[in-house]
Amino acid sequence: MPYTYTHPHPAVTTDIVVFTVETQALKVLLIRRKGPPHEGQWALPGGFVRIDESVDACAVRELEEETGLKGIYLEQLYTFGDPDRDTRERVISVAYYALVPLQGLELRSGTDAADAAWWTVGGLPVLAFDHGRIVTMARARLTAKMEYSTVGLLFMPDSFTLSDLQGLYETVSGRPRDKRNFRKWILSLDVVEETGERKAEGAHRPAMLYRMKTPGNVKIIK
Amino acid sequence: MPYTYTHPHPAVTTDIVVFTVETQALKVLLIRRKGPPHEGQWALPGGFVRIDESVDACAVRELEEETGLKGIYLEQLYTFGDPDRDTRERVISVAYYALVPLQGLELRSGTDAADAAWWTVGGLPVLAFDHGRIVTMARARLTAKMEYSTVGLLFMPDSFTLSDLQGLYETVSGRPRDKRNFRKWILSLDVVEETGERKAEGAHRPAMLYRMKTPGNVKIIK
DNA sequence: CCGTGTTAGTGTCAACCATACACAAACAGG
DNA sequence: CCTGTTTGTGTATGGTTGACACTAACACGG
Repeated sequence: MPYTYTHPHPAVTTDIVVFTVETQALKVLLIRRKGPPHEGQWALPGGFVRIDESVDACAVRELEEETGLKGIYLEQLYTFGDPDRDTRERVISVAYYALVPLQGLELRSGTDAADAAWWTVGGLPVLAFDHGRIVTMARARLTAKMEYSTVGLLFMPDSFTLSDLQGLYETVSGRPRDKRNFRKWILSLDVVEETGERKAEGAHRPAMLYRMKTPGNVKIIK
Repeated sequence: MPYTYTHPHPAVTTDIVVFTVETQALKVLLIRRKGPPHEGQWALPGGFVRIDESVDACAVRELEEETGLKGIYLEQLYTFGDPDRDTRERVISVAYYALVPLQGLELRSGTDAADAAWWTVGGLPVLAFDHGRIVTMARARLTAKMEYSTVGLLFMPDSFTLSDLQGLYETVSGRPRDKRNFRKWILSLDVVEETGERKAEGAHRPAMLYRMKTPGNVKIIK
């Protein structure tokens, strides 16, 4: 069933930069392309916007379809609209980025493990289309947002230690942080609270466990 | 000549929030719609993305076509993609915002004066489509950016006094500023320089004129 | 059971930055 | 030459940020 217009229309997709932090490294989810163009190359998860769904809803749906992840923090990043982004037809991509916590790492069971993988940013392969550019911009936005909001907490599992949290901030934003100053800072923001439990691991003093006061909520600082 | 696709495609437009500052007020350029839908209502300037031009280029072109303004600061704002934004067909809008200096206020000679006008933000009429939402977001972005960059300078004519500049900052970001502190601050940023000329107007001490060191350049602060 | 190694947890002081604040200088006009 | 008006300038204070070192709690091995 063909669809006909009096003027040419572009196709519109969403592409999603899914970030997580694992083993002291910021990682991005990539999918190996199964068809042309760029067959076999790594690309961002994403897909075409359906005619009756909002662009936001498309991003949510694609994220779930390709990764099985639901209820994840998702924010629009930027729209990429160069006419030759895609060789098949004119495609405009609305890019989003998502942050998933350490614990929700299970990828969609349906997908072959070889076709979806977490890559450390900084060691990325050449990506399909202009997806390299998209990742670069997403990374810049994320590091900027780490400085003036509490997005960093979204990478954390339900409960965590302040040392874990400090480690996360250091790996994502690069910058090392002083232990005492970091703790003063994060506690003064009034966004985490003690769970009352301790995490005993290894031959040393056990650490207090914390949780977000309002899970999923992002606070803008200053 | 019809254009046919195997899947339905949305139309894509750009809409532009053009800001200026005039007589102590932040203003937005609005155009009265000449055809349905929302005929006669006020709306943002903008139009459909052509199939062979980039989305950025479309914004530049529309800005020039509808206002005659060229070489203006223009930045992508956000993409609005709700399925029922437009009653005619599915339309996704990539919104931009632009800042024009006081001196370049001449609107396109072709346009009837009654059909294009500067409106003070805060006193806007009900706008067509979701353009009200777009303006709100643009305003938020602008005030935020005033705090951590030198975008404010883009509203200034080629030469200006520091008092003028302070007045501009006060009207755009609301917040009043201390005269001495403002001058210390702006001078420490190293973005303006004295022209050597003075502006004598009225029965009082003439003010030193300044200009941007690198016109059109926006510096990120801190 | 005691010593060792390892991470958790805590306060103070100095440097820097942001803010508040008042008066002389330069001009036009009467 | 007096008045009214806007320009232009420095200092002191309070708050914020950043540097810095030792004790607490535990597991393990001897």
